[in-house]
Amino acid sequence: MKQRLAAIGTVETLPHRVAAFLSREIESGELNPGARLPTEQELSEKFGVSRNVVREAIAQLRADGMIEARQGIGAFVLAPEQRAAIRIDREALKDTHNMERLFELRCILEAEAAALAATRREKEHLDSIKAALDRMGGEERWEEGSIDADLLFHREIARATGNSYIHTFISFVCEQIRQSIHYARLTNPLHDLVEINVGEHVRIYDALVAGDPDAAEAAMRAHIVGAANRVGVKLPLQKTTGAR
Amino acid sequence: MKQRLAAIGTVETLPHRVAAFLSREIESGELNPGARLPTEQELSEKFGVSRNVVREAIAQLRADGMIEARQGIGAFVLAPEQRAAIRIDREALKDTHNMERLFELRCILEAEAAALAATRREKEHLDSIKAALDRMGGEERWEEGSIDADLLFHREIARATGNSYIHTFISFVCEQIRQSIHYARLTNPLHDLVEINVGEHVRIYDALVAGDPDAAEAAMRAHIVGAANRVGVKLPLQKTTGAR
DNA sequence: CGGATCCAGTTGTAGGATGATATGTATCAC
DNA sequence: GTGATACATATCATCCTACAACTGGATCCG
Repeated sequence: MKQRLAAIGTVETLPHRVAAFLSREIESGELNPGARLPTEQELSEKFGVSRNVVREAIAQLRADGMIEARQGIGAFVLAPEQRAAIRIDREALKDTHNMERLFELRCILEAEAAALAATRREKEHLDSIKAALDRMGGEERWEEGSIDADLLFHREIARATGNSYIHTFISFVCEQIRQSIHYARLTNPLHDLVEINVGEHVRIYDALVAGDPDAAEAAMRAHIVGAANRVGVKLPLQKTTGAR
Repeated sequence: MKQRLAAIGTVETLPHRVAAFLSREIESGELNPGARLPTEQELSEKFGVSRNVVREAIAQLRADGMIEARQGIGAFVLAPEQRAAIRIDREALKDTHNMERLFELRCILEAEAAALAATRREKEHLDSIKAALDRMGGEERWEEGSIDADLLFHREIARATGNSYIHTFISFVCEQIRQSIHYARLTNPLHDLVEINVGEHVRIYDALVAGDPDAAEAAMRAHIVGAANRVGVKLPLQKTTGAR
C-alpha cells in the first residue's frame, strides 16, 4: 500500500516537468504536426536546466510517438494518429466531466467484454472471478482492500475474454478511474468510504456461469451505470435496456 | 509520406534498445513487480553504454509507469495495473493472431461508438464524415490516399460521439491496425492493393444521418467483420445479428 | 556549370563531477 | 545497555564538457 501511495504522490522530476510542458504545447496546437522543436540547447536555456534533462524529456515524448528526432536536423512534432501510446493526463481526471467520459468508455468496453466472456470463459476464469467476488464481500473494512477486489473482479472478467488487448485496455481504464476517485476523495472527504454493490456483481457472475452473453452484458451495463452514480457521475447512456 | 516512412523505419537508438530489453525482461516475468533493477552503473556496464543512455531508457519506462525510481534507493518494477500508458509492441502486430484480437477490440469500440454517434452527431460531424466518404470513393488509386480517407472516416465518427477518450482510443487502435496491415503487405506482396468496400461505409453514413443507433451499430459491426475478412482475418464474433 | 569538399549546426553518446536522499553503522552520552 | 546523534555509503538527480555521427548548405575547384 505504501508502494501505491508512493506511486501516486510521485515527485515531479525535472524531465517530467519539461515533457509535460512540451506535451501541453503540442496538444494545445501551439506546435503543429510537422513543426520543428527548438534545439536541445535552446530548450535547456529556456527552462534553465541541463541539456541532459531536456534529452530525457524528449526521450519520453519520442517513446510516445509524439515527436520524432533526427540526428543532424532536429526534432519534429508528429501527427496525433502516429502516437505509439495512449496516455491520460492525470490533471484532466480531476474534471468531473472527463470522469463521465471515462465511465462511458468503460461501459462500452466492459459490457461487450462481459458478453464475450460469457461465451468463452473456462473453469479457471470462473474460479478467479469467484475468488475476487468473495474477497469483495468478505472484507470487513470497505477501504482499499475491497476496492482492489472490485477492480480485480473486472480485470478477471476481461481476462476471460481470451483477448489480451481487451484485458489491457480495460485494466488501464479501470486504473484511471480508480485514481480519479482517489483524487476526488482527497478534495471531497465526505465520501470517506466507497460503497460497493455486491448484488450487482453477483448478477454479473451468475450470468457468466450460465454462459448467457446478453444477460452478462445487461448486468455489467447496469452495474457500471450504478457505480458511476455512486461516485456522483451521471451516465447519459441510451442503452440501459440491455435486452435485445 | 516520406514522413510516415521515416517514422516507421526509425533507427534504433541506444536508449530505445536498452528500454526494449528491460521492457521485455519485465513483460516476460524475469523481473517481477516489486523487484529492484540493477543500478544505473551496473546497467551501463552490462550493456556497454554510458550512464546517460541508461537514464534515458529508464526515463521512458518510468513515463509508462512500468518502473518507479526513488532517489537514494534504486528503481523498482511496478505492477501492470499501475501503468500510466498503453503501448502496443510493434513486433507483436506481425502475428496474425494478434491482428485478430485487435480487430475484435476495434469492433467492440467502433460498433458502440457508431450507436452513440447516431444519437449525438451534429451537422458539422456529418459534413466531415461525408467529406471523408467522398474522398474514399473518389480516389482513383486505391493506394495510401483512400486508406487515409478510410481511417479518417472512422475517426470522424468517433469524434462525433463527443467523447474525446473514445476518439483517442479508436484512433489508436485503427492506427495499430493500419501498421500491422502495412507489415503484412511487406511480407506478403500479393495483397498489393487494399480493397475497400464503399457500400458498407455508405450504409453506416446513412444510419448516422437517420439518427438510428441500432442500424448504425449493426452497419458498423458488419463493416468491420467484412474489413477483417478482406485482410485475411476471420472474426469469431457471436454478435453478427446486430439488430436488437 | 557540375561535382567534390569543407564547414557550421544538431542530435547521439561518453564520462566525470556534484547535489540530494535514503539506509545502515559507528560513536557517544547517559 | 539504550537511545540519540553523527558519519559513511549507496543510489538516483542534475550538471558540465567533450567528441562522434549525421545533415544541409556554402565554398572551392575543375
